[in-house]
Amino acid sequence: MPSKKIRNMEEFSELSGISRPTVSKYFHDPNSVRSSTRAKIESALEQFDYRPNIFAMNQNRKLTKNIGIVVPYLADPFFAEIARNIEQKCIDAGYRPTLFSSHGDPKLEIEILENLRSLKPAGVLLAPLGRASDKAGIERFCKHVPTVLFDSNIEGMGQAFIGSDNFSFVSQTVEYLTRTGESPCFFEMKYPANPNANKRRIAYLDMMDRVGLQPHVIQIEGTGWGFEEIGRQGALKLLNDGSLPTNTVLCSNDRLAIGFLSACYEKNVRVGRWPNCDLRVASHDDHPFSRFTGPSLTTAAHDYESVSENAANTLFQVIDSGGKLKDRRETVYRARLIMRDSA
Amino acid sequence: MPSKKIRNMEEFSELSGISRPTVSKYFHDPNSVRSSTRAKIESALEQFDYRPNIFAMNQNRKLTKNIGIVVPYLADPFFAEIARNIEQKCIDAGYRPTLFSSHGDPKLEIEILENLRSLKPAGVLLAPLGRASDKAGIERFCKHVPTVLFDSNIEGMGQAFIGSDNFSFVSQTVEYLTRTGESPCFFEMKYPANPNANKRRIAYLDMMDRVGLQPHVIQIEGTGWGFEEIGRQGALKLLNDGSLPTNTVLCSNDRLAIGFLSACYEKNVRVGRWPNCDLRVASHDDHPFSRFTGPSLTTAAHDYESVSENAANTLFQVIDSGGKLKDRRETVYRARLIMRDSA
DNA sequence: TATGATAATTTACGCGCGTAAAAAAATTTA
DNA sequence: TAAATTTTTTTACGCGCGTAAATTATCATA
Repeated sequence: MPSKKIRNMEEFSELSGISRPTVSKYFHDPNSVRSSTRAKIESALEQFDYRPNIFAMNQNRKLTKNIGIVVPYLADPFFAEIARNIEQKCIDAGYRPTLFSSHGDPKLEIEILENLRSLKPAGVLLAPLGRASDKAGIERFCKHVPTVLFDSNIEGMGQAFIGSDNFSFVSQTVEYLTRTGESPCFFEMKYPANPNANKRRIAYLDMMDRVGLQPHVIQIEGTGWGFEEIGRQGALKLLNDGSLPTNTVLCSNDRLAIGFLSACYEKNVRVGRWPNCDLRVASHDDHPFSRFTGPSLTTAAHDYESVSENAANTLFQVIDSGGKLKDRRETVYRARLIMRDSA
Repeated sequence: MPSKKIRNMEEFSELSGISRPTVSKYFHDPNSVRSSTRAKIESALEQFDYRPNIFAMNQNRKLTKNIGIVVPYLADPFFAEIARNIEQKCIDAGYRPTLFSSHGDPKLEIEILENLRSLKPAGVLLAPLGRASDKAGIERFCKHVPTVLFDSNIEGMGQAFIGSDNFSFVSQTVEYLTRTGESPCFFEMKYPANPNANKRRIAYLDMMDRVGLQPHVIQIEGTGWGFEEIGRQGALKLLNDGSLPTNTVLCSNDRLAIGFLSACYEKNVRVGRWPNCDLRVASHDDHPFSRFTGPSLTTAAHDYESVSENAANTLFQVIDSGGKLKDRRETVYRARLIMRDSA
């Protein structure tokens, strides 16, 4: 069991009885060698616990097995969750994922990508900051590294985009809200960090138009990624002014809604879907915390699993086909309405 | 500006007019060369945009500039935040941090550490899972790689531990609660994942003893890292049974408290520090979301900044002194009481 | 300006593995 | 069983850089 320490592939190949080039081939792709030799190598592997030197390996390989996963803001559990999903899928496919967060900073986003290049990644899964992103910088990066975007789309960038169908989020929440009470106003940031926000506003306007109702879009001040606080401040202002146009608020995303609910609590505004309540609040994303707000948040959930699976698989395809796809592919998944207590 | 592509350090050294070994030395530590040559290299660097090949670099160096940061559960924004802090400090010090999450799984924790070894890291900053951790596995790892623990201590493991003083958390919350109302019962998981929980219970018992009050420890069922849901279920049970011994609840940590508050909201139990309230709830950690709960959560805050700074600096020291410290160092920082509306 | 100390250059080798080419062996097919 | 095919082995080189040793150049000090 302890057995002497193995220094390199040379030594290991001797112990396994297989020549070094073949062993090397095995580590590149276990299926590329005859099953009998594969068995020999793997039995030796169990016996001697050798792992090829990563640095020496990647130095000469044109393509490493590294995959970069870049999310805009890891302190948002939504991204932490989806990153975990994707990470696992990469590992299962035999890649070595590394996780990065842009922390809401476009400069850092580009810096991460540039650093990533020196890791010679086989591919990158990128959830861009969105509006704030340095698009030229990202485009430059995408020229050199196979990249699949997820969560936020940037027109034409990368080999594919996988995300959620914003219209499907908003259509479901709007329909539900109008069906069960007063029509909703739309609560969002004036300058949203994320491009999905714009699509959601448009979807809201579209839906209200369809059902022939008057739309009200409320755009609040505030920049950055502290959405909860921004939502809270925006809500406090509205509640103090008494300037809410309807008794139903549809927030662009859950983090704003969490802030909104916090303000309501403070101002003693009863939120919920019951008759004795002052206000209904709904939202989009099904943030991990949205079931623990007071009241629990009615929202529309991403199809996490499909998004992460498709994003990862698409990247694998891109990699396997040499880094390029015939046409850029865009896939979006429908939302699922989650009816809780807030609306 | 565009200038021809530089293939390797050889080429770059010619362009910069400095010999390759000296350039190599520069990249290892810019201060190790004369300032005049440093200037020459750096001006060439601006002109030609060359970066040494990471893999070739790390292959031969006894010590890389890699640092691993391992947290138990990245979907917890608390860890996301502290990881970000530490990450930045590593970068500032010229290291290349890589972030990993054990996702609450001891097997994964060990797997991460073992994979980490093949990156030949200069050091590792590890927030262990705690109780569930495979201690033998971690110990084995620490023998080979300079490791500093943070957040959760495991007796004797690693070169140092930097965390928070659990007694200081509990003493402040207990003192505040007893000073302003009924004495608190202590709400925690029966089998907490994190060793800090035990220290907090002991501190609670100690404090109650000091002030001569009857302690009540409530231990709820549930395992894993879904603390909010566990806290919620535990609270629902208590509220349904009407078995709360006092009108003041001190939760072991904020995530349990978030679940607790959510249950209170659902059961129409008014939580807060005002006379018309049924219950007071306080907690520990100052979780990023604790200011947005309904009501906002009275809690005790970690000294994030000091913990991350000291943890990082300690690791740098360990690395600089060849991987070992004379004696294992334990440092804990005091908490700060954050008085909000829940108690 | 000479002196010693410090830093840069020259030369050379090695790290662990990828990979190409030619030869040999094992396997499949006829 | 021979021929055709696939796989493995042998041999050899190169990747980009770390690093050691001997030499030479540069600097600070007197």
